[in-house]
Amino acid sequence: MVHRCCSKQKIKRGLWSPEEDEKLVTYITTHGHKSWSSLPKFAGLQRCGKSCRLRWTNYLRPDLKRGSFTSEEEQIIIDIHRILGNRWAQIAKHLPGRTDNEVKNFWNSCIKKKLISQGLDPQTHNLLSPHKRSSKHNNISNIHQNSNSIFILTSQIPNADQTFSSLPNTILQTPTTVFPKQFQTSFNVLPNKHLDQLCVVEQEQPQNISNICSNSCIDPSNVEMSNNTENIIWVSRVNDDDDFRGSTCEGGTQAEVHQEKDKICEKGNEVIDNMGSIEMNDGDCLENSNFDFGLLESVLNSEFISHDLDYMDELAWNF
DNA sequence: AATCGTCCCAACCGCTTATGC
DNA sequence: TGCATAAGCGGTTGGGACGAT
Repeated sequence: MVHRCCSKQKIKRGLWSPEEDEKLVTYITTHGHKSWSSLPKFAGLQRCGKSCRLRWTNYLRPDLKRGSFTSEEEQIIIDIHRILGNRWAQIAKHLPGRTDNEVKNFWNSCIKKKLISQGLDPQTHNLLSPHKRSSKHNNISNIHQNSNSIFILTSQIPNADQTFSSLPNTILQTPTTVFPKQFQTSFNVLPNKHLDQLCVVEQEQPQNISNICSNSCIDPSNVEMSNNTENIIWVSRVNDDDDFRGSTCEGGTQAEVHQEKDKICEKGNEVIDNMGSIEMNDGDCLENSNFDFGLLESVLNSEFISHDLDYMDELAWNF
């Protein structure tokens, strides 16, 4: 197909020569790129405008980061892909210096294979083998076997409503990223490497935990409830073998991001410490709770879990 | 050394969305 | 409002690099 912008020109295709690169860079640094369609003519290039634009954005732009992806970048891609799917341009926005094309290629050549080798469906991020999904005999650890982080689910965060109410219905309804609607104004999801418990705080509904264990086969001895509020449940420890992997957010250095995360984690710990907890026996305090652990399981299985609130907010608002 | 197969990535294709008139 | 054009985007392809045989 010949692009409309260059249908009347004799255009060259294929790999760019160093001379062509130089012409393009020289022209753009001098004149900018207001109109890609007319740029080749003025720059003395026998390329179509579209080809020039792609060459510039994917390869010649001075702010591009060259070289292989870091493990941190890889984790960011996986995390965002879990939420957004193949929206490479959106994903690339969270990786300064990387292009959508680069992210896409990296995904197709490396990450995809890695996930498959780990037994994960690269599209859904769920386990490939169907029998693993029988929740009746899973415990939290099994459900969460592919997650390396400790998480706190809490609604004690300002603007939590905004965060989740802004998620589009498509996300809420997509099986691969199941995020129960009941949660959208109730919870925020934060990582917490300091906690050795998964903490679920529900704001509005009194707890009715009677169905929790039966529905999700969670060991009741691993469930604790705070003694001064009816709306907190602690769930058993999840894997914390690996270091928490950071993510970036625009406008802040990695150090600042980590600092912010630590603050949030500390805040979460304080809230929990202040609330205290009481031990629960099998079927004891659970009886009066209506908290739906099936929903929790959905969240965990969907692994719709972000690495910090700013990051989540940013994602949510950027849809 | 030659051939083959695989991997990776730059570039292309074609559809969608944005913009200007 | 409707049309034409430009730009954005995701999927796909082609070919060079490289390792295995």
